[in-house]
Amino acid sequence: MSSLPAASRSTILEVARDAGVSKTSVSRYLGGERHRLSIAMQTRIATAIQRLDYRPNQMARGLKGGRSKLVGMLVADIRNPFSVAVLHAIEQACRARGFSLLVCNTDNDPDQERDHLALLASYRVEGVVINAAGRPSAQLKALADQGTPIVLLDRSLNDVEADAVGLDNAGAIDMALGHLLDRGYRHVLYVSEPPEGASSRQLRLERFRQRLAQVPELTGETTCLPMQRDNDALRQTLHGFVSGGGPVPRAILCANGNVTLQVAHALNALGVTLGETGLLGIDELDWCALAGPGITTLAQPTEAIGQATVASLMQRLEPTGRQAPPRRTEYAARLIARGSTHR
Amino acid sequence: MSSLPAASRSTILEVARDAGVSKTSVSRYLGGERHRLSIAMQTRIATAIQRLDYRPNQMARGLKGGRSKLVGMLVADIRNPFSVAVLHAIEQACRARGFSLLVCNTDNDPDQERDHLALLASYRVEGVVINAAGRPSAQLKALADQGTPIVLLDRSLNDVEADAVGLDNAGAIDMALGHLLDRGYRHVLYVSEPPEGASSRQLRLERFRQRLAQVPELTGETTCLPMQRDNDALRQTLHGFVSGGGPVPRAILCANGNVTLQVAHALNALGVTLGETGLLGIDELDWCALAGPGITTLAQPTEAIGQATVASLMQRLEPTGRQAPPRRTEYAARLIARGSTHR
DNA sequence: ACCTAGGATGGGAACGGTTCCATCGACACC
DNA sequence: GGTGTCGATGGAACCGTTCCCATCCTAGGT
Repeated sequence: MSSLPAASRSTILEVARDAGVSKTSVSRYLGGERHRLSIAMQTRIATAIQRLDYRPNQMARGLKGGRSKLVGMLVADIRNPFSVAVLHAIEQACRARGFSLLVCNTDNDPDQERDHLALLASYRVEGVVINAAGRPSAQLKALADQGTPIVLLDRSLNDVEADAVGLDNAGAIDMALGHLLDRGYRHVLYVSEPPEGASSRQLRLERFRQRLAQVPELTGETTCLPMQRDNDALRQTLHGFVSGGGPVPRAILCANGNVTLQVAHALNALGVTLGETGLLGIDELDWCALAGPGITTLAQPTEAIGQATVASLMQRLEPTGRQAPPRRTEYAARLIARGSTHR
Repeated sequence: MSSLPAASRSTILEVARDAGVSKTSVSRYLGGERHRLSIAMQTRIATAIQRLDYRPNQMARGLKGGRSKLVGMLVADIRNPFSVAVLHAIEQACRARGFSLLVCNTDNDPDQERDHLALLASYRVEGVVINAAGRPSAQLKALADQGTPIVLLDRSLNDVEADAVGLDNAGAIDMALGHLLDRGYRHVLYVSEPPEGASSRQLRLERFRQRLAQVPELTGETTCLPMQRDNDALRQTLHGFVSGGGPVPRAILCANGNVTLQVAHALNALGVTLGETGLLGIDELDWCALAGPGITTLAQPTEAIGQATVASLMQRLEPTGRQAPPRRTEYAARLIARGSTHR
């Protein structure tokens, strides 16, 4: 039974004793107030820290000053490459500023969202980035009242005051339709996941309908379907669309990356030739160049979105930025033309 | 200047006062010792908690008992769909057991890995899942000595004693080569990322070479290249391989999903017909059915891997399981045959 | 009726930091 | 030379929990 006493981590007090100083001084040394300490003391503390391999306990730190150095992030779907790309940028940006990211995946489930939000609160995160699945206004309001800055990512919530960062959705739809018209397509099917609870989906859908009404040479339809794999409903809809109509060139516009994937699967199963039937997807994916003649996409600037998100958050964390009115940051999409929109 | 006093979160003491009991009792109520309290007290506490919307401060909790209820996870590459799938399963499993997951992405950078490991330690995580990029033996050893259970995911580290979970790599290579031989391919190019620092890559490569020596009707080559986009070196290698040789059917075996993606891009650029030249990739990806005639893959059981990982961790967290010898859990791959291995 | 076992409850120390405030020289200024 | 100031340092309270231990009350045994 010679179990080592599990050499528990050393504390600031042990460091202080080892260096022959008070723990206040060690705390100052660590807290970026070194200029207030004599050189001699600094070196003694540094030595002691090194010798004991001391690492401050963030839990204890968070307790007193409320500085947990934690940012919480709620992701609606961690398996969505777009979300991951943004998450990646956000994590980098947080780390660069000395924050860690507590990531929670909600699987688009409002219940999980509520739970996770409560969880983040209990870890006293200093800020929250939320890619909302539902309308967690109560929890969010509680957090906001408590003074925690919140940034809405990609999806807005109109019943909560907070900064928002995302794509210029209307602009993206315009860009997509502009490109399709350029390429000679005149009848467009817009395919989306159900837009309830995801503002960006709503905005895109709305804009699509609006343009349909505004642009005379353009006709179209919309369909909203949940996107699982082996989607019979989708296959039938697409079959109807592709085989219907006369000589007017037809194209499909996919509202996001997940839709693009499922539509590509369905079209593949139907034996549709891409290009002849146009296909354009919002969100760039790794493999879009590989499917048939390549799928034309609208890439979102994920890096910029992530950085802007963290920048917003950090600004709110400053004492000066707290009270500023909510701000929405929008980025333009970038068109990547490929064979799927070449007749 | 009518700023609300930022209704700071209520504390256990406030709840106690509101309910007219001591904080000890409230603590007991929350800590799963309700059976020790009278019914009357239980209801009073419950009411107070509800009224004040009380939520225990996990920071303070973690401080006293050392129960942070946090599990740390180091991911070598968050943008790898395989990692994300496993991460997803792990998060679910942790949550089901009342733990939260602190995810750190290391971008395959040993420096970031070291930093992040130290970070996790400072949050007093109760366990660590690590998909190692380098050989962080020092930090890992420190953690282990401190009594923190560790599980190695996908990649082992032979200089550290810990449980490991991953694919049966040798079996997967055997399965892949068996399939390729079945389909009549006789000369195989094995493409991998540089195997240094990733044991699974080493094992697969080694096994491939071994089989080459063992199986008379099989010949082959290996190449290890870093996989960025627009990979000229890769394109040239593949060009040489595809155009070289005589009538012997040739196939390419990709060591992981990332390689599959880059190889598919390169072959696409070269105008190679899949099937004629065989292609088989380890790791199933969303789009593998869509590229040309479909790419044959070996799927890893990500869900099972994630669950086994957390199961291992939780077992170590039990007082009884601490001392058990390290255990390695391996899962078999599942073949998904598609057109890329059909001549 | 007395003693006691045991259940219900509360008081207070401890966890590992941060931070306010006090102390103590040394130095400069008048 | 007194004294005000400033830099360097330490003491101790506090953050929100958990948990050990003390206290009180009631019921059961003799």
